[in-house]
Amino acid sequence: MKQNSQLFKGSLSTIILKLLDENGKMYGYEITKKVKELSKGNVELTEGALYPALHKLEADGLLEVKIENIGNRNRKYYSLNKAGKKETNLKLKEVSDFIIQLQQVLNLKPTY
Amino acid sequence: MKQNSQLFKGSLSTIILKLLDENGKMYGYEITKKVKELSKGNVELTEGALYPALHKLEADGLLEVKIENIGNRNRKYYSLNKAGKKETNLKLKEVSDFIIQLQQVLNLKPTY
DNA sequence: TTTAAATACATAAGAATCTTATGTATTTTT
DNA sequence: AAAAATACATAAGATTCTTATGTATTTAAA
Repeated sequence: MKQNSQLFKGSLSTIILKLLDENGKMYGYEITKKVKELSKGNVELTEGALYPALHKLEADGLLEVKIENIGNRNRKYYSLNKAGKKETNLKLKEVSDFIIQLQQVLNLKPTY
Repeated sequence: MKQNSQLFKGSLSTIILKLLDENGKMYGYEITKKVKELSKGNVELTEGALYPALHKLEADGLLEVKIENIGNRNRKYYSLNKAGKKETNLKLKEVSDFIIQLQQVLNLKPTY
C-alpha cells in the first residue's frame, strides 16, 4: 500500500478476500484498480505487496486459479473456494472488532 | 499485541502517543494495563513490542523521560514534548483516515 | 514463611509483511 | 515512434511485531 502503509499492514489479505467475495473472480491488476477506485484514489496497492499476498492465499488453500488468455497475454483469475469464503467471514469479523477496539483505546468517535 | 496482531501492527506508536497525551505522563507497565483496561481485556500489549516502541519514540525526539524511584525500584515516566504533541495529532488523523478508507474498501458499515 | 504472582524494566532471535527496485512482455494511447 | 497502461513476477532490505529469555523488587497467597 502506498498511504498509511504501516496501518494497512495486516489488512491486505482481508481486502483481497473481500473483493473476491464481492466480485466472484478477479485478476491481480484488476484488484489494484478496484482498491484505488473504492478508496477514491487514496489507497494504492503496490504489486510487490499484492502478488506475494495472492500466492500466499493460494498456498493456504483459500483460492482457485484459472488462467485466461486475452490476446497474447495471460490473466490469472482468482476466486474463493469454500475454505476461502469461510476465512473471509472470519477475517471481516476480525477487522470489525479491530476497528472497534482501536476506537475504544484511542477514544475516537465512530466515523459516520 | 496479543489479539489481531497483524492488524494492530502499525498502530502501536499512535496508541502510546495518544495515551501519553491523555494522561500527561505514564510508565511502560502502566501503559500495558491502560490498554487492557480501555479494550476491556481484549487487547494485550506485550512488553517485547512496547519497550522497543517507547525507545524508538524517544530516539525520534518525541518524548521526555524522567526516572522516579519507588522504594528500590525505578520507573521510567514518559511524557510528550512539543514535537510529540504535534506528531500525536498527525497520527490520530492518519488512523481516522485509515479507518474510513478501510471501511470504504471493505464495504463495512461504520461502527456505532 | 516460602512460593507464586505481579510489578518493572530490557533485549535478542526469528517471523511476517510490506517497500522499493527490478525484470519481462504485450497492448493501447499519445 | 515513444510513452503509458496492462499484466505478471521476484528479490533485497526495512519495519514491526512475537516469542523467549533475563534481571530484580514487591505483594499476595499457600
